[in-house]
Amino acid sequence: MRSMPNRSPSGGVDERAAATGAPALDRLRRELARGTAELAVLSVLSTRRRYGYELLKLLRETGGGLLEVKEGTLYPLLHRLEDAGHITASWEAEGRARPRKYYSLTPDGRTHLALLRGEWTALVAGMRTLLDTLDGVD
Amino acid sequence: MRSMPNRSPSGGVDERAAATGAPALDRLRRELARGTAELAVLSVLSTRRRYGYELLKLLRETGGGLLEVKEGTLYPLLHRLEDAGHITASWEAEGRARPRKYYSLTPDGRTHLALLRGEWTALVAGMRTLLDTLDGVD
DNA sequence: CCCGATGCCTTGTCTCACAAGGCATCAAGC
DNA sequence: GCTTGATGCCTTGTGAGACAAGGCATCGGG
Repeated sequence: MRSMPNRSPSGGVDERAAATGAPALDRLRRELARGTAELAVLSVLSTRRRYGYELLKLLRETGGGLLEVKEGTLYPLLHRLEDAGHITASWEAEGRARPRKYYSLTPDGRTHLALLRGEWTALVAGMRTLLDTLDGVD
Repeated sequence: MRSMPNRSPSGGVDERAAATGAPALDRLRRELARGTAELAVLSVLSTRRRYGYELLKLLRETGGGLLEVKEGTLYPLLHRLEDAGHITASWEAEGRARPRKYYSLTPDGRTHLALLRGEWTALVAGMRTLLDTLDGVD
């Protein structure tokens, strides 16, 4: 793990970090993104099954890197989702010497994802209500 | 506090709660909304100063109730924002026998709000990237 | 006086994110 | 063979914030 290469976020993000102080901005972003991990993971899994490490990389590189999830978060989350019946896990080698643990959505998981998605949309709409009020005053 | 009247959320929300099981849906919504409290509070304060209890009521009634914040959360948050210099607090009676503690945004708080707002917008855009991928497959 | 509404505060508990430590396998280089 | 780095999964202790609930106070009405 410690040998994990440090990857720079995509271009624009670096500039913003420099302007505000990376540690504070990092913390701010992380706090804002709290609560989105489950939706992010489930939505990525909805297109096809993936193994844990693949999910880590994908989430770090997609969506401007703002939906990044760390392994200390991901694996416990995957286990919770598995316990809840939203996903299933299976070890598969796939013509490789070394197996990976693949995760895939269950039908129940697809239902849950649809629900989560609806709630996210509602939340975003609700927040827009507040922010648009601000716009009205300006 | 225990005498606080129980208010039903707006119409549609009740029906959804009945379909899924209110405790589970409540938990889901709360987890999804984690991280939004600060943005919500600051944006409400941006239009004009308000006292704590007023904020509680406003956030419960606005945005479909999805941005509700409880007092155990609000007051510590207000104190944190005050410590950070984003808001100021002042006790005012305003022709009433009983004073209230009003909170208002500082110029620094306005800057912070603008930053938070930008980050929220980016987060929503990032999530849309994932969810649109899902749409593409469907 | 009692009760409910209004208003602010705090504490203990819960939940989840994160850093970091740990283990394992594989492949390349010395 | 040994070492190192990449790949892959897991877990634990810590930190931070949300929440329930308890507490205090004032005011007004019965």
